[in-house]
Amino acid sequence: MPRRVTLADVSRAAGVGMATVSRAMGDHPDVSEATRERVRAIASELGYRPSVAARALRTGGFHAISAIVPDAGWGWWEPVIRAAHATANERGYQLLVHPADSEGGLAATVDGLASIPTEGVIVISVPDQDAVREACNRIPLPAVAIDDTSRATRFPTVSADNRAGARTVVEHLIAQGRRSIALVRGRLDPEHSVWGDGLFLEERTLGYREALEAAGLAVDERLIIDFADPFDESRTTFPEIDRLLADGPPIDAVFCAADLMAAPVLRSLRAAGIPVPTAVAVAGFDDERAALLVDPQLTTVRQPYEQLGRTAVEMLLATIAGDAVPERRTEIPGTLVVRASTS
Amino acid sequence: MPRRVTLADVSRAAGVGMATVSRAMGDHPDVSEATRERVRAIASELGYRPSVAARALRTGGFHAISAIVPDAGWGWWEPVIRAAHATANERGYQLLVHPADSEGGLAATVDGLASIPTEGVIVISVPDQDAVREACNRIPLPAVAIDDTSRATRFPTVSADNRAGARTVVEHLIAQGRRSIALVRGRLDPEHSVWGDGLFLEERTLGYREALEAAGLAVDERLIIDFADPFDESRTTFPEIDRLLADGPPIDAVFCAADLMAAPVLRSLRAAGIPVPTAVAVAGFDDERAALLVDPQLTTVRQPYEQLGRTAVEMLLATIAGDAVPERRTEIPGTLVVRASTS
DNA sequence: CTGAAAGCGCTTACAG
DNA sequence: CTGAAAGCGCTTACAG
Repeated sequence: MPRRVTLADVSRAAGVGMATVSRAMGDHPDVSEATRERVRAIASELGYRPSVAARALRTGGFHAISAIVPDAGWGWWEPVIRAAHATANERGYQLLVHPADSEGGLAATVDGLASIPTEGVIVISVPDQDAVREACNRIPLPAVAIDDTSRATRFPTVSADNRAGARTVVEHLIAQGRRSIALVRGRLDPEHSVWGDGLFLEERTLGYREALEAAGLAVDERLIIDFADPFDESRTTFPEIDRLLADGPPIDAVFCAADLMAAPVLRSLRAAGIPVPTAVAVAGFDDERAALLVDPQLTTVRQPYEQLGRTAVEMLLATIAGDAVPERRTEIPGTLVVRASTS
Repeated sequence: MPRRVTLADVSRAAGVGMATVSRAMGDHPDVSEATRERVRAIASELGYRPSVAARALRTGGFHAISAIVPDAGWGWWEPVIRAAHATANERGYQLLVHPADSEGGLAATVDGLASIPTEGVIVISVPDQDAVREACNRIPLPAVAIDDTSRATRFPTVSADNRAGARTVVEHLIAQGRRSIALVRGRLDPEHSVWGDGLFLEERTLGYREALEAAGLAVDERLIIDFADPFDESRTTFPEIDRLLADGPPIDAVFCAADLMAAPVLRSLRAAGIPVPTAVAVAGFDDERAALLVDPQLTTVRQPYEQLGRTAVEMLLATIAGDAVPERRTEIPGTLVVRASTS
């Protein structure tokens, strides 16, 4: 490994003081044009690359925050990160993105941040709030959370308003004349699921119930179905939905508690010869990629991705600045997006 | 903003020398158990967080490399990053992930790396090799590239073997008895596309031609179709494919040069009442999420995601270590994955 | 316009 | 087992 080229090397090669080199490399005005050019040429020739660590130590000026993204293939968090990145940059901070450690989980990834020059961390979809909270305290590192996978709230948290969103989309189905609306969710194993205890599923269920009740429709519990393995994308159909279509009460709509369940649901409907949306309308929640790829494209509630990222960064920077940020959930409304699956 | 707590603060509070604090915080053996405990307790109480910058400056020990991921929603690079992350960690390096700047593009994002403590960069899907190469030289920062969006090769590059992969999947279609196989690609505007001049599309086309020729089948140029806007996922169908189905020569298979074109193609086939795969088989390339979400699930060639990430990191670390890494393409074979769309 | 010197917060020989 | 001191590579008053 070649020894690194330092300011001193450039200074020596150029025959000027280190201060002059430093000024020439930056855009400091107090250097003659000639010196600046000469120094820069020599620096470039030597392959000089200023030490970010030394500069940061001297100026206190390396400001970075981290975001840990979940180890789940479907990347709904990508627009969140993009917005967080933009917001951080506006505030003079770098955003460092870290994939969650597949074995140790979020807590292990947080531990790893001890050796990274970062001032705070945004954690996304935290299943085990206590373990992650503990890891953050250990370092110690200020943290905020995005998404509501857990009933516990050990972080200042920002999430979509899942209840209101679900209510909106079910109201939309009712407005389309649907009366027998199934709700498909997932059965979560809180021990092992990256989705924790699935608070968001519960909230979306509440929104579903509220919409039905507000319309004077009875909730038929037989129409609320929990898939055993809801978030495995490689599956083609859900046996539970096939059973409903074969033996259950007749339905004219399905609300999928997450978009990614829609692909298997739509396949089951097609296999049963049931046209969508004429006989059965289908809607989802999230507005992630799956909503555009399935056929027909999915009516859904768009998560406020940009605002999730932006708000999380703002909360985190406030925490870093020493402002007290309450450890409670901030909910941001989503938006109904109507596509061919319901109209 | 509260002043940061330093080693000196802890040293003072604990009434011991800074060296002792330093040893107690690390796992240095030469400290008494009692001192270690006491110092750690005080450090924790004070909220002491060692300065990574200072430590890095002192030990030369902060080793990080960067990866810039493209500003495209469909995240096929996610498993690549995950593998790169694991490989970097094995080698004692952090992997920093940076979303590409949406306005300035890759070159602007590379420029931003000047203020990040990173020793090298992996760039993914570089459309304009010259601009990015220049930016890397300016910093200066060793770089390697993943993906083959460009005919030019200004970086040590690793990509899938697109030609062999395409050949494999088209051979599979032929083995299924298909004789009139359409190829759908995209028309790329090299000025504006994030896909550069689309070398990968060209290579996949070559593979298609080779497979047909090897089987003694004539290439019908009318069956090679370039969509005007191939990578817009929000679209429902491609007018070009509707036209082919209505007026063109009859077909019994479609090879989509990228999985994400398959969703609109399958919709067009369904709308035309053409059953898949019985009347027309459909295959893709990449094996990204879209392959699992469309109906029927897609036969495709899986990109060697893990190896792309791993190899890129290894090439980059070799470059950093001062080994010469040739500025040419390393191609890694993909794997045929057969699903319901062809069988 | 330029340079010598102090100091950012650590770690690690070196000396006890 | 513990501490004083040097030094990592910069930037920036301060003095010319």
